[in-house]
Amino acid sequence: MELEQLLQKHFGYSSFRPGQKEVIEAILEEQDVIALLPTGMGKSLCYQLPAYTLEKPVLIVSPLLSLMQDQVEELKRFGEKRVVALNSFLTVTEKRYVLHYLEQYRFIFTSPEMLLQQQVQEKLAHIKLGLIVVDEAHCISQWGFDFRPDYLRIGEWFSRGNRPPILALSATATKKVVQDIRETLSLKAPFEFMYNVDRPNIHLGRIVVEDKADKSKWLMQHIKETAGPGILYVSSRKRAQQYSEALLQAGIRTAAYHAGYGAEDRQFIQQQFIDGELDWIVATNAFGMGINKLDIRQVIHESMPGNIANYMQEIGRAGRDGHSALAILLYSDGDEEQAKFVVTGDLPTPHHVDRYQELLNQQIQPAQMLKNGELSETAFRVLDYWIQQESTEQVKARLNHLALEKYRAVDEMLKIIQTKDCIREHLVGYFGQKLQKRPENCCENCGIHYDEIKKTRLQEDKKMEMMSWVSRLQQLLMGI
DNA sequence: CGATGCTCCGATAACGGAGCATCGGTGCTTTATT
Repeated sequence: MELEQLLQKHFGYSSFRPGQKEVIEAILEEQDVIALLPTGMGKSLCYQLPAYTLEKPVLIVSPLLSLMQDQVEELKRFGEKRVVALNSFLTVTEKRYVLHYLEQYRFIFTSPEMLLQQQVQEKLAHIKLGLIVVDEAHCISQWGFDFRPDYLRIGEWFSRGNRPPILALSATATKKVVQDIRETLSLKAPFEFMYNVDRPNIHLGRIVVEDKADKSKWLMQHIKETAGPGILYVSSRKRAQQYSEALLQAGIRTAAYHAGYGAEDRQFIQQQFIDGELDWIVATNAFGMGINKLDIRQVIHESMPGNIANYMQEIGRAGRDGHSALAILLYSDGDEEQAKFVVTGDLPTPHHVDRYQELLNQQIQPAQMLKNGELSETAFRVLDYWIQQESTEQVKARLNHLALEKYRAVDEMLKIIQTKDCIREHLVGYFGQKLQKRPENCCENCGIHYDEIKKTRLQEDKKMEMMSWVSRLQQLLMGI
């Protein structure tokens, strides 16, 4: 059957979006693929469709439990029953059942951590998979080295023996991120599809102020005067709370979002935002992955992100409907120092490395260090991973190198902020692409007519309100 | 690094401020206690 017919049959679409067909054809020719497609451009179809011709299970490695649940639900909506999320939401009994019948599923979603469990590995050794998908593959680079080392371990596992083709999916990836993906997963001459990273409808603002107090003054006024929905990214949980309280008091429908909340609260807040019951979310970088809200009009950074890849991911959540959207980054002198501290604050130190080795030598469980509160759980896991790989001296050198790399990434971000040339051109260039054309209201340096944008946006907003009024009335009248 | 919070001091009551301490982002899994 032709691919187009399959598309029609299983998903009801009549034609492919840019990139989808090329990616799918490469997969069916058993080629590894790195596909960088903006969210909302049908990334998931790139593996969903092949699943129906392969007749072997497709394994999807996903970074977040909530993301897995969403994908499973989506597939079930399309009528697919042979789909499962193999993760810690399952009870012991359910898990045993799922593992026992694993090859019966068409789609198996799982986390890197679960994938590496021995019982899962043993089962997978006896199954022929049709395709392995690494969803949100930038997580390998973003998290693997110093946060979730299992992202590196899945790479080691893939490099052993026979394996089906691998499809790495992400919305945006810098040259370095792509290289990390390629190397970590040991991809063999992958077909790389890279959609244009530029988002011409997002105006790139940058406001330089004196200090924190000025930031807060500017922000409060700006948010009061302009329309949402919007995301305000801040650098700490505490600040998220403070801003959301201040905005609430100013009569703006706002909620804070960060990893300090439980999964249920986070789900609830996210849903309220998506449903239009909240105008602003004040969040740490915990917010955003997997949310697909089309009409986000603004993304504001109260302080700079740790690297350009994150910045791009975060502003990329604005204006997915194609309408004009505003990304504003606030900067005051010295912000980069705080950013540098945050991105390296949780790395193990040379002292930790020595202590770990010392305890090993004395045949004491190094996990002892956790009980004493000598280092965080994250730092311990990272240390634990690296020390199994190489000598203590190598680990020290590696951690040092990692910190320097992270400093450099902050400096690269700073350059984007401080440039006097076109910000968009710099940004796009960082992803190895050439800017085709500078749009209207391109960036702070090319010139943004803020007043105009504010005016038109507010008018649009009123129009929308009128619309919903009219349709509401109609509904009421129809009801009678 | 820098913002914020806490303690303590003087001096005879309350409270401002110096000085020191603490904290700062991302998520999976799973186990032993309440």
